Amino acid sequence: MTVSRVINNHARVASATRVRVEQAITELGYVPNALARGLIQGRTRTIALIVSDISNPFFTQIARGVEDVAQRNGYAVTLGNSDESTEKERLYVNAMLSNRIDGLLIAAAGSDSRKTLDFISQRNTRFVLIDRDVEGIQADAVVGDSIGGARILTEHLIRLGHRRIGLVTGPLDVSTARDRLQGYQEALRTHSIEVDHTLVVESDYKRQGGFRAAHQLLALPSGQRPSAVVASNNFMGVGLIEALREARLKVPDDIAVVCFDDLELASALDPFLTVVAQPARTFGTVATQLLLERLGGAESLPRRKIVLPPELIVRVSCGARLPVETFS
Amino acid sequence: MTVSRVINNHARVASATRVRVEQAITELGYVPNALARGLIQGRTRTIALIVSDISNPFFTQIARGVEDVAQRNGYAVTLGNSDESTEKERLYVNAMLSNRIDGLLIAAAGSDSRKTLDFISQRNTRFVLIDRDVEGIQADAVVGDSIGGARILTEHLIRLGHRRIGLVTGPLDVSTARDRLQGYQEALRTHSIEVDHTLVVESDYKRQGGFRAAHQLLALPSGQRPSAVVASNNFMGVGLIEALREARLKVPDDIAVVCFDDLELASALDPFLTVVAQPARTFGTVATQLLLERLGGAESLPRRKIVLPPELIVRVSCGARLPVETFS
DNA sequence: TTGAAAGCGCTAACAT
DNA sequence: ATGTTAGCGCTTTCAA
Repeated sequence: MTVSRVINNHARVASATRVRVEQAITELGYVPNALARGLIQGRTRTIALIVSDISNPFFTQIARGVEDVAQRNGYAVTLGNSDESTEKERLYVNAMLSNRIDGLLIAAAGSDSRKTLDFISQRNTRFVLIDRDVEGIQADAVVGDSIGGARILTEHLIRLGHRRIGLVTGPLDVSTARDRLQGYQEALRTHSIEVDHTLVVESDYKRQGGFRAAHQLLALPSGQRPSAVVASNNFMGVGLIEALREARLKVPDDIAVVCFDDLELASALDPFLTVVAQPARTFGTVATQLLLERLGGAESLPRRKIVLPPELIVRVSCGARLPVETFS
Repeated sequence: MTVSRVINNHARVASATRVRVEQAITELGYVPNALARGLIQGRTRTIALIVSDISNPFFTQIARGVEDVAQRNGYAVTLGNSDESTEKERLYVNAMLSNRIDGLLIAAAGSDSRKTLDFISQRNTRFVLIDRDVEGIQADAVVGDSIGGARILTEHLIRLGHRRIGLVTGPLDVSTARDRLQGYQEALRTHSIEVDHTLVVESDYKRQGGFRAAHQLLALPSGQRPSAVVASNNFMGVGLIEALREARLKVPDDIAVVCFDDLELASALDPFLTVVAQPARTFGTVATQLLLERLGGAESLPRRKIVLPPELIVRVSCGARLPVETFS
């Protein structure tokens, strides 16, 4: 009991005893058992983060933001990677609930995630949606303005003179993919350009998906091919560019490409990619704050949905080639 | 007790009872308490992975490999990010030991990690070093051939005619940084090129560090500047290139840059970066296998150190500019 | 200021 | 095939 008091910095311990206990602790290499503590306290001071693609810098930035706020508040973070699979997601959620996490931040893999999320609610574990909203789920959410962002990207291309603009979307059961499609369509309509469904390809937010989508667009009769393409995320943008280059098309000279989500590293090497970036780190910090508020008693507040604004980044540092802006 | 038997698939349960229990489980949304289970069993079927930079694709690839093998063997993985700080590393290790992980995979932040690793040993928790060896630590290790890799990169430049070759190393208390320095020196000596210490800059494996190192090299009197630079990892390579471009130097035309570790995404956009890539995923899978073997009883085997071979990648897909190979 | 008793939810071992 | 007992290591509560 006295040891417990020392570990938890309770006041009522004689300083002589405290010193003796601390000595014994270092001597024996004693490490308190968080399992036992969690078992009796009913909480673990651990929150979990489930992302849909750990290899995407967008999500690792989120992870850093989460880690930061959590640590500052005495919470540990465990990270899971669903790989855009609701099945893997379910497995992670189960394991995490079993480990009695206090709360969860989740970038849901798709609309099928609803069952899983309902289950979490039923178990009375708080969670916050991050990056992706899920219909019918009453939980706080921190997302980007996908509609606005896609509109900005598309209008950027329109302003450069493009009329046949393609779109490679993510899976349409993910909210961001639907919203980006909507923003794209809105931008076209605003400028009286008809939406041509052969120019819209649904893909999977992965590099290989972007690659395949490019082939589908290139297979169109030459007059019907797009002169520019919007990719709904960074990875598909890269895949797209790879495929276009393989086809001996110069980007952006022969065909322009813009994408959602930044590609910091890549852009450092090739600064001719225009993107709509999101403040990923902030997604993480804000979502964690919301979650911690819920855990700290603000349980019955109404659902809060925070929409963070995107930013158009047109990088043209060293003019070795024609930047996309000057494309006619 | 019967519920326990159902959950753990013990044979001795009447199928009628089993069905009734399973029904109750779904009805009540029951989730077994892993804390209680871990407490009594003395193991959690959880392993931990601590990496030094979660935003580096090299480490996320490792994480995927680890996750894969762990999952296949019924283990969960928790991930920690030390950010190249032995302090954060120590905090993570403590939290993880407290949570009674069964084993640990760690890319140690530096030579100061030794105290932490000794502590883990003393607590009788198995661990495997990954990517970075630590002197005086008797644990299995899975690393790349940093000496050989650096030699290959340096010789590549020598073969292209370079004589004044710079090196931006990582922190020299990290084994990979030391080994890459050694490989660089060996290559120069083999070709009778004197090692010029003003051309070797110690940095931190981060992008900003590569950026600063570039400035240091550019500050040399013009005749003493390098005509090519080896970066000891991918992030520093990017920072280097950014700084060089800001200084209006064309890469690779004015100054060549090669680096350790792949930059898949970036290279897709700018395929003129020659790198020595390591099979990151394999680092993860192999290390996890070693760890699981130890956990599965092979406790007293002698220390195993596995060195995975690197691969020189010279990507020149679409010749819009002079590739580095033709640099004279 | 310190200690003793009880119990968190589970499972190993031993009944029945 | 099912149930009982005990105990994992901690903290809450109450007592000394």
